[in-house]
Amino acid sequence: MIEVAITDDHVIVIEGIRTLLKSSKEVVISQAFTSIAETVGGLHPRVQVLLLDINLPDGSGIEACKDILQRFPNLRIIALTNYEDVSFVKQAIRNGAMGYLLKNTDKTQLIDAIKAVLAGERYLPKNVREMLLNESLGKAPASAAFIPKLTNREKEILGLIIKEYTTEEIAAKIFISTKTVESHRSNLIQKVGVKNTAGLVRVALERGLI
Amino acid sequence: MIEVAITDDHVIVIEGIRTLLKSSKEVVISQAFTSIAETVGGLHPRVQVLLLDINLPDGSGIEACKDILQRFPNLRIIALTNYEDVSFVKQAIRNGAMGYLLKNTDKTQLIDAIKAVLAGERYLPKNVREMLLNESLGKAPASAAFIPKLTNREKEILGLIIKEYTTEEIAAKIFISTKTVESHRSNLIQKVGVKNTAGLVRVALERGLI
DNA sequence: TGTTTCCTCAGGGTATTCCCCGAGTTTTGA
DNA sequence: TCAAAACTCGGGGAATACCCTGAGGAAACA
Repeated sequence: MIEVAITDDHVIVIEGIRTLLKSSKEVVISQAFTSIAETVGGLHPRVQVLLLDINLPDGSGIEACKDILQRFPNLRIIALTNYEDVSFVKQAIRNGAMGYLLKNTDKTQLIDAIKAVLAGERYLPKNVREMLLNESLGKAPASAAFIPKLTNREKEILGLIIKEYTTEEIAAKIFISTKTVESHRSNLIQKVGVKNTAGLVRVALERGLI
Repeated sequence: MIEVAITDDHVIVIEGIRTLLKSSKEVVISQAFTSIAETVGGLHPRVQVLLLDINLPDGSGIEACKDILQRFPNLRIIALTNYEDVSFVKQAIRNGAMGYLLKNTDKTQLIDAIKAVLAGERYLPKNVREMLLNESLGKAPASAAFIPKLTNREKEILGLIIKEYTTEEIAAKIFISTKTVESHRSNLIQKVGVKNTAGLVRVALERGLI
């Protein structure tokens, strides 16, 4: 029997999960908390998996992952949240969470996730995996077409701009006049369709123009 | 019958693929090229899918994707390569490739991929998807720690900078003085450890500070 | 109840970017 | 081979970003 704890400030969620797992012969909810402080103070060492809400009254569950894991190194944490937000997932995983579930999960998925993290595997729902993949690949195939081709010189200069070179430094580095560099900068802003260097850097990184 | 073309400078690869698909009733290799120039010049408009090698004598297949797609907007490109390199995959997809296959692929996978891209879906082998996922999840745990925490106000302003707002526009938007915005900008540059807005935007996007 | 951090704002100045104009040379490609 | 595109450079000016110093009020924290 796998002992699982849950931390969520909404009692309804706790009860929901409890009900969901009531009939399970493999998993049991042995503890429930409504805040990070409670969890850190009261978690029983026998608990193997913690379902941890992200929005808690006394702080972010994501941030708390680190601290909790420091005291309970063998614990596996599954983040539990309403938000399908890529950056949340990343942060949670980076802070040591092994899984990330949405609150509309079902019994099968919940048990699968618990078993997976207990086995040392990472567990992410399929749609979350797809979101991460999309984010990682960028949405460029369509949008890239909108950006006119940059010339080699323009790409070169754009690369240096991203590396924080000023116009003067660029000119010195590639042996051309600062006026020429200014021309290229203006053309870049024009071509890419932004209004300043910040936009230039953003679009370049987002779409991998360089 | 789906008409497929292949571009690869190794005739052996071409013949291998041809043999692999010989028995297929759905897919046929109708053209084969050994360079980008040949491909661009000779590709028949009827061809629906192009298997494109990445290393070609007259340039990179990845770069060529854009040009080829400009001339054949309805074509679907599957990159074909020996390299399991995440950045290659990303670049290929960003340049419009709909799939990325390793050369040790088998018949089933090849046909699956062709059908998928033809249906407008992206096709990546499972191990490539996993690599992307790992890369996406695992990059920042160390690097994020190097950056001092930004305050809420700083994050807010950084977000607006990335959206190309000028100091004046930011001040107007959040109802504070331009001088205050300048303070925040200076502090941001200081904290993040860069020397100008370009660096600020780059680091913010790279490490997901906002 | 202090101390620190955050947020606010200012003066005054320098550096850099951005934009307008025009124009010559070189390279590319049909 | 001829036109287009790319690369080069200039003057001059307005807008924006960046730096330094200093400082008061508010909120968070111990």
